[in-house]
Amino acid sequence: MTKVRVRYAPSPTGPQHVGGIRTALYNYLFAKKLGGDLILRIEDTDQGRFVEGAEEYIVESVKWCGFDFDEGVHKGGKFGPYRQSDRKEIYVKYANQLIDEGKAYYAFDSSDDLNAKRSEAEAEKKTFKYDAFTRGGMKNSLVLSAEETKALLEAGEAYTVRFKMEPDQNIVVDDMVRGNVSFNSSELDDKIIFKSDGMPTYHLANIVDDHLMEISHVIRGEEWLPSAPLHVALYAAFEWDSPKFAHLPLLMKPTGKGKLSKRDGDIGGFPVFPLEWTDKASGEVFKGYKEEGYSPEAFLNIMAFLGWNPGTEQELFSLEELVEAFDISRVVKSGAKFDPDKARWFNQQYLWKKSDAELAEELAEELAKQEIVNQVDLEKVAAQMKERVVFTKDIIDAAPYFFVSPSDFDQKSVKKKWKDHSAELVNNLTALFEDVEDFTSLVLETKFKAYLEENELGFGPAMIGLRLAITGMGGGPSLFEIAEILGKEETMDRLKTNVSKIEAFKLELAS
RNA sequence: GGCCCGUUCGUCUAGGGGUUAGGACGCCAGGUUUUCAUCCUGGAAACAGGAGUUCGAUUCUCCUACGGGCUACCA
Repeated sequence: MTKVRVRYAPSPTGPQHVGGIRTALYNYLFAKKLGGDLILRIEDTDQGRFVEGAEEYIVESVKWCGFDFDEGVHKGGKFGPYRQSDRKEIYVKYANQLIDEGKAYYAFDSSDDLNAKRSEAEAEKKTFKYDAFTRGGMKNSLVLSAEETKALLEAGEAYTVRFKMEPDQNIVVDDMVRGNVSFNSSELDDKIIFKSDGMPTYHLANIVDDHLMEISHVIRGEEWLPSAPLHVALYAAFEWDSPKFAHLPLLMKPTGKGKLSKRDGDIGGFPVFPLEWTDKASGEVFKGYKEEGYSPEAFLNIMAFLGWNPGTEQELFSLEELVEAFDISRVVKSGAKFDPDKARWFNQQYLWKKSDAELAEELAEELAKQEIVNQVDLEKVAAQMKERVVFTKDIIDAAPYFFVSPSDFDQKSVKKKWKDHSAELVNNLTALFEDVEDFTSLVLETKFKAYLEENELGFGPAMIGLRLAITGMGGGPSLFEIAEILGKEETMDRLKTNVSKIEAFKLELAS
């Protein structure tokens, strides 16, 4: 069996959205599962749409996800160059071969001519198609004499090269996820394979490169399925073996209709890009999963499961496990809508797998970013908070009291739980804690419980007052743990100063 | 319009001629918990519709509907 070689071949027209990343991922998984290579090829044959930085963005995104290409524009390889704009002469050669063999022809029709034909057809509620039935009425080398054609060419007349699609043929695309898909070639038109600007179109460049780069399998989005018969016909015209195809289901907008597109930038509160991207022209910033706080492992897992599943109940997969489990025949056929809730759940699963030290490091970075001064043991904070957050940065919002004394207090709790005797109770407990030398969760809790028992008081009601005074909030991790993390000085300080604030707030609420 | 692809809980999906149609997310209820979260238990929730084939169709076939893609000198 020949070596498995697959490629991811994006067009550098902007940042790759999640659909593109998923395509790259599936290519990678497919290749690695079979011991093959993944190639990155840049399809920049449309010079007008080239966007600065798009190429680098792809490489960076994939690297962030934790994998890489084996060959490509960023690292070279035996089959280079890997940028189509650097391969111009190659395409000219192959286009000429097809012309010489009578399988393609020069077309001199101007855009205006073509548009006129189209509107003419439209008036009759038809669609103009440049094909076996109409090409005879157009201005091309099939109609013109050899001398006329030569004269036009020598005069520098603009021309394109069209592939001569033979009618009445059944073209079958053997697709690894969809099975055989057949097309009647009479439905197809004579596609332009070489543009008047001296560049090939996608179709020519794509199959020439796939052949020259010895690509064994073409795994791409479903939007390419309609042009697959053209590609099959092109391979046949060159008498080359066609690679095997797999057309992946599209990723759909989570709300509304249609496939996910770059313009969706940040639809329904979730990003469609792996990494943040700033559009240089408009200055518009598109959010990225990385910047939103997703871990690469979670993101990768999410991508893998949009359109594929292992057939078991396991949902959490590392990259290595994905390689092991991946099977292209298990790719689903229908388009998938992205579920932000499920994405959050995935991230949470990976967050829980992280050690407290790891989380503490991330938390420190986040605090620095937000310019928050920290004086506590972040590992302990992470240990207490990890089960209540989805993203590391959530810890700061969920428990600001670890970093700053509360300035306001949870209205609902104060209203419902702060009673007339609460202030006195908290003050008594404050006095009690004043004597504690070894200010640990265990000691504090023991003291607290003993006090309650002595005075025949309930655990809950007493606790809420303390919690309000120390954290300002109605919920959170064990209060004694919080006190230990904060330390005696800070805890006592809050207990002493915040009771009167709560009292004042309570009064304010009553009026 | 034409061609092509698709359609199982709200979402991602498993399954496949005879199943109580399974799981996950989310949602709801109960339990645990000082609170919140976690955790545990339970619950609601789906085979687009119609014909046909068959003893039997969610599964196979056809039609319809709906969704999607393509229909450029864009990829």
